[in-house]
Amino acid sequence: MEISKTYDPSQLEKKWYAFWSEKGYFTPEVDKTKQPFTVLIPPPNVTGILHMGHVLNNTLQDVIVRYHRMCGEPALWLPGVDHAGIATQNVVEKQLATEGKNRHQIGREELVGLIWKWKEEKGDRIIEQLKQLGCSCDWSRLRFTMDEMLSKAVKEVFVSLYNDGLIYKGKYIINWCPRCVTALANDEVEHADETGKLWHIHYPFKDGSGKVTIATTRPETMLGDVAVAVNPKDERYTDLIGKELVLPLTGRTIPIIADDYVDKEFGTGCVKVTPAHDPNDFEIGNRHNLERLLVMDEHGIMNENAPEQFRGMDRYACREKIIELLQEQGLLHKIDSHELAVGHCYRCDTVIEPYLSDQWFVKMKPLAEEAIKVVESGEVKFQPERWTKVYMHWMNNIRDWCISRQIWWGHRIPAYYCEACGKMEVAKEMPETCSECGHKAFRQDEDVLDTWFSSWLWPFSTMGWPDETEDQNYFLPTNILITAPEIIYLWVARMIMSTLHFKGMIPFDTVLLHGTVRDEIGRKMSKSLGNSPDPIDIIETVGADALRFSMVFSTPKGADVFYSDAILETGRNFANKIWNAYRFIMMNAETIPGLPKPGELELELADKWIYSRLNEVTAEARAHYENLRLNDAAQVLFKFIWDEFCSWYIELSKDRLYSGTEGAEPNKAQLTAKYILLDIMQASMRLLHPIMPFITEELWQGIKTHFPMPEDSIMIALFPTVDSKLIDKSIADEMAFMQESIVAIRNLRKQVNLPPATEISIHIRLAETKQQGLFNRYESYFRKLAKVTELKAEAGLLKPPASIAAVVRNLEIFLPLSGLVDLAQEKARLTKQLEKLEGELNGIQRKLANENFVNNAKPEVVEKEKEKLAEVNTKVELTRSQITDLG
RNA sequence: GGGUGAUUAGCUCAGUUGGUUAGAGCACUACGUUCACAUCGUAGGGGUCACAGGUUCGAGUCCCGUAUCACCCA
Repeated sequence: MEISKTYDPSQLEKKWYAFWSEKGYFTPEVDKTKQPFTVLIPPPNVTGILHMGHVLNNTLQDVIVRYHRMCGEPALWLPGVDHAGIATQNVVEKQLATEGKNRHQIGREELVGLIWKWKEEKGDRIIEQLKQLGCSCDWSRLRFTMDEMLSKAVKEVFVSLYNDGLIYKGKYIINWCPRCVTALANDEVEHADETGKLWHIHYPFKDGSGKVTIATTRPETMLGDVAVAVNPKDERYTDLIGKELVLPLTGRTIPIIADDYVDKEFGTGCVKVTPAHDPNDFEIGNRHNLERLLVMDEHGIMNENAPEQFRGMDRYACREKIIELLQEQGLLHKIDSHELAVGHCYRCDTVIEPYLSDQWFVKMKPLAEEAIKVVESGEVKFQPERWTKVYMHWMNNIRDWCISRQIWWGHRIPAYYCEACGKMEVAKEMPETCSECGHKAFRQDEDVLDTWFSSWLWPFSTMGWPDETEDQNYFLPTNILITAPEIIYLWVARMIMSTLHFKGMIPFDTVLLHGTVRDEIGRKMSKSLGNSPDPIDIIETVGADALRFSMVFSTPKGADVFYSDAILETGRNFANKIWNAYRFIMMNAETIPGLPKPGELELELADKWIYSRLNEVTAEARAHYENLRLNDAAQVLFKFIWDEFCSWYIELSKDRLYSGTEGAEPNKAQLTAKYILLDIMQASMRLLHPIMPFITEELWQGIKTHFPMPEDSIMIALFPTVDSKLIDKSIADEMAFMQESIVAIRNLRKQVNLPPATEISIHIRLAETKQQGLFNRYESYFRKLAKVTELKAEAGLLKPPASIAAVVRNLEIFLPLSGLVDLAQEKARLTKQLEKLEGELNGIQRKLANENFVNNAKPEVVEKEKEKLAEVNTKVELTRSQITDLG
């Protein structure tokens, strides 16, 4: 079989994904005797296309789910998408606009129909992309927040909370997007620091006795002013409280009132009060019983409450006009520049307008209480832990949640108004008869619910609630939620509240918050900046495995990732490295027929060492996967496979693989090497599978043709377990001794610029007789890895003339040179080494001379220092004598 | 204005309870295409761990302050 020289993921990934899918591996088997492992996907937006944030989020989830599945737990990764009210409606409305139509022309029913059609046609794009990434979700359980099952849960919850007095309708100032023509929740508003202006405007007294000057950042709202407020403690203005002002441009009379809210230091200390257009003013208005004068309509256009000359003007046009007129009238005092945070719609970036309207709210305080307790008690844990504070802070200052949206796509609020008497009934279905007047016609509330009002039910609505289902009994509470910190409030906290309230249990016990994917210069990746690469392009060029590995490798737990093409190379190169190790192993496995039984193996140092390392690495990898330190898992496996298995073990196996005679039966050494190569490789693939699912499956299946394994797929193969009997410290130490010696020889070669192919002889002055056996036995290692064709290792050996030297532990290694040694250069090199060693020695001696250290430090630490002292001392002495020898 | 976090090699970052003279990837230097891999190999250079104090026998790690930056909330 020909194996290509470089790894080509393109066909391979599709093939294996289809294989897993056909075999049904994504769907867990419910086994009551086993603890399941469940993860809920943070549902991507149905209009969404995969971006780097999704890649990170879903890779982490898949790694964890695959790990647990390989540990034999029934693993469910429950997938789904949300209906993204505003975003989805926008997409279809834009389409309509290209046909010159708007939603009002076609009506609610038709628009909703069009959106469903769009969803059926285009809505599974992100799902397909998640599959390309390798996500092992149970697609047979794919959910959508607008599905009948989930809609049923939404209605049930709304009615139940309403009946409990936890949902109410009221007039409030809310964040309003005049472009989307809907209310936005606080968290849907993004604040951006901007340099705006602070206009200082004179408001004259009614009695003509002068004026006060107010400062505002939004002069157009003055048309809705109903008062001017000052701080009661502000001595400048105490006398003015109660006086009346003429509101410029309107001729209306407004009073000066006193309110603690006013900051004496800000602006002039006089604040215009516009209850219908500012949340703080709304509060002031409530305290002083002021009128709420709404001067804009829902599109941000000045309405009939504004003086005639402004009606029909856009809010910004109106602002300009007002400034112009004030200037003409000499009422504009001055304009300062002013830094302020401006709220923008998170969907369309339009500047939001605080706006007075009828909205529906959820009372959050009662729900928050339990949700605070479960985090305080540690039943629900945030990782990294610092996010707990963020959660607590929000929960302790929680405000009511505005859940109504003035759009058409979403769950329509189940409130019905009697056509005759207007009586409101909240019910799952439209009532038949009005309880008040007996009339039989109702109209449903026009508003729909915030999309989060369906996602906050995600843990149980996706499992069939309010019906009793087996899934709820088996899979709830789930194990871990993996998401971004931005949605702790929006989603995580609310899921905890809803699940406690409706199911009486926590939704998950661990919340892993990961960082943001940024570009090379630290900017958040975003569509508007255009700084985000398309993950699908990446997958098509280097493969999903390389992308996944690179992301995991460079994303420490909870930290941001700085993505650049450079980090991608790590994964791509690693995939290629593994591929070639496999290629090498397979080429030999094919030419050496037969496979010994484990008992027939003839193990030598390198073999015992690699098994010892494999088991240590297995223990480490398990711990890292368990502790969600996935970058450490990636790091450990990368180093083991590349630096130990490939760089040392494979190299050392070659002598044995090539030790056979042509035509003859393979010898034991050959068979042993073959067996171990296959075995270590297959185990490595299992260890790595959660991170790089595709290539590991491909290679594992290939290995299986020579090395029988019971499972049909690596995906459901057992994750390696640790055999601690095979972890052998003395073997590790002997091997390390060989490696250090080989590295020292390579270093000597490099000192005199010997080409890698040049063969050399090496003389080693041993310090202990027991070293003799080791060096004689593994002479071949030196031949293979340092091109040493003659190795003389003896105690009391004399330094060859014209040679350069190195010290390893208590040995001296000499490389005889055919020509003259550059004495000066050699002396300089050794002196540099000596200085370093002496520095180290001093440090240790100082420590050990310090009584406080010896008395206070842990005994094992002191012991370690003593051992080090002896070691370094030997090295120092040997190096010194080598310098002396140079004369 | 309040809160949270960051500051370690040229770049991007690890460094879990304080205990080797601080590690990785990329970049860099030198040599190299012998039959797994140049998406490679071997060897190497490179850091007063932001600054200033403190606790401790011992601080990148704990505490206080300063500076710069980032994010969240108002």
